[in-house]
Amino acid sequence: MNFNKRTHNCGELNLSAVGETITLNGWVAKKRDLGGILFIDLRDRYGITQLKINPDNKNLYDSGIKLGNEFVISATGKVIKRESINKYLPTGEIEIEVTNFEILNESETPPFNVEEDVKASDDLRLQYRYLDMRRHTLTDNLILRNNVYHIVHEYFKNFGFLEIETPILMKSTPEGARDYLVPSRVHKGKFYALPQSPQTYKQILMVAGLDKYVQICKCFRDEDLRADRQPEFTQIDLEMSFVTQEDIFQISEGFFRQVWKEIMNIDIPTPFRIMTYNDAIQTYGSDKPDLRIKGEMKIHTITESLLNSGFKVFDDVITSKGTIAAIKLEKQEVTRKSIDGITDFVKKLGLGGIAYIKIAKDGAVTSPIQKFLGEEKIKEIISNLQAEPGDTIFILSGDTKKVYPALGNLRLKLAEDFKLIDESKYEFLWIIDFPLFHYEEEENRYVGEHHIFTMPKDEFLRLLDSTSREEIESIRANCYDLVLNGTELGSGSIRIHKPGIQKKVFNIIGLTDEEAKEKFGFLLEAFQYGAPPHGGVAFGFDRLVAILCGLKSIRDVIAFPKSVSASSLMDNCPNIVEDKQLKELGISITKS
RNA sequence: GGAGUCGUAGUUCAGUUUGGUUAGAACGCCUGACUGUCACUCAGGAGGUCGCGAGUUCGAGUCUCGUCGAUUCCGCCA
Repeated sequence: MNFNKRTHNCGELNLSAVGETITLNGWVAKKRDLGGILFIDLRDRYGITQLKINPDNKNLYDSGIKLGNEFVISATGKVIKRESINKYLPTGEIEIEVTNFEILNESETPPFNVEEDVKASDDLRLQYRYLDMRRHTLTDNLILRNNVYHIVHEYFKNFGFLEIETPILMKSTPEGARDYLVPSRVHKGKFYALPQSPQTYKQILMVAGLDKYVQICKCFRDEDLRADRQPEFTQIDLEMSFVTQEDIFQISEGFFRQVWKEIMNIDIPTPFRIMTYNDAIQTYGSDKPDLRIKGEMKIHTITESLLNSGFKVFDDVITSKGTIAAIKLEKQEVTRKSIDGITDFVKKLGLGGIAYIKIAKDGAVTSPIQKFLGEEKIKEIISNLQAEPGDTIFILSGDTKKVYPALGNLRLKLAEDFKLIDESKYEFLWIIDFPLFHYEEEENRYVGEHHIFTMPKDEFLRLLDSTSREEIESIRANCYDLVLNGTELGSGSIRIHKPGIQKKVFNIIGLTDEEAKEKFGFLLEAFQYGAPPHGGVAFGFDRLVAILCGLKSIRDVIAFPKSVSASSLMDNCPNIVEDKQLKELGISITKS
């Protein structure tokens, strides 16, 4: 098809081009027909330029008014200075006096208006994703994403990293998330799995001596979705040999420095803060604390000062080795209604209820537990938390494993309800010293807290032979999470590189030697041929880009995201397949 | 797997509390008028399986149950 090709794009023309004859290709974004004069906003990825059609040319005008939104046209004309400029448009000082145009393609009336402030619902936008992506807000996200790709390639290349592709069809492994399975035609009844991460491959690359590996890779996990979780997502995956945790931190921090410098023009301070897992839980009730909250709202453990308080609820908690802890909300109007809301909130988290101490502006103290604890204890708590008039203290008591996370959640809720989050901040934080295992009551066994290739810290190695639950759960791992503004942005560890240690870990999680050999034999075998000490980390690419775009959901930084039930609404997948295909695979569908 | 919210014109919503005449508005679409708009303006018009299926009722957009889809949270996500 022959057509007049563009000489410029729709975002670049300005006063300096006045007088030139140019051609633009693009989509009709908006038509304004004033009867004697016709204005058309022409849109492409780069911007919008106004076309003007005069009625002097009757034929041109008559065909111009027939244009509909989203028609694709090629328009040729002269760049002229506008009579009335539009200061909101980069091209707002000029317009194109059209001498001729051709329709390259017509468009049906779109199901929703393509406009920046889109009004259509999420599912409609997903169904017509190609229309949604004509909006600059979405295009800009994808452009920013592309810029981050380039920083990854460039930054890691400069440090001698090799980008190496790893297989998408791999072996299904136990542990961790549910695998997406792919049936094999050649080997009927056998299955590949899509990678949850290229974990074993990158470790094998280290054994091979490739030394520094990085990859922007797709990962797949068949678990339920959230706003920041898709069934397929992208990671920046890296691994290095002959390194310690500090080396991984350094290379990672440099990367984020460069991203923030190039994308946001912000110098983020390095090194990042480091906090142990235990501190994070006990101080913020979370292993991914948001440090942007005004006044910090740290959790204070007050179990000690409430020994023998005489208040049955607290005494019982202390007898059963539970925890009493509190947070302080500074200088906020706390109403009866908001206390009720908070009570409902903690009940949903499995706590019986919440106690509070409210200090009025005049210093008067109200608390439903004052009559049980007495004035002295209340004063002690107030001074413990350094609370002042106008503040409110919330106190939770119960099972230690519930109290801290509940207070952590309450902290986030209060921060949101009372708008205490400083959105301008970027608070990076490493969390270290995670437990290596935790006991899964339902399955009656230990499971890896991070993943099962994580090296225990040296001083805990001897406990791998222990049979005591307390000792095994006390083992700390050489692993680390990167947290940014309350989001887990990445996770990594120094890996086990000795087959003996790896076997012990497999045994603790309940894999027999035979099963370990069957599932991970190749890795154990590789470790027998001179595996170097190695470690790495993987960062959530979608989450990173979402944060840079100021978005909470990762959906709008992905060109073709899935809905919350893991469907693609545009192409209607997943879907049934031909019987013939199933037959070839030896698969029959059972009715549940 | 569990809980919440939502589903009405092409789109975004109102109407559902308390069942009752012909289901409304805005944007979009169609027709006409208009020579400096940029949310153009003005006049007129078309457009509805109230997600789907049962039930209650003389009567259901409205009440009940089921189901499908979207979305948020819990479980889950090494």
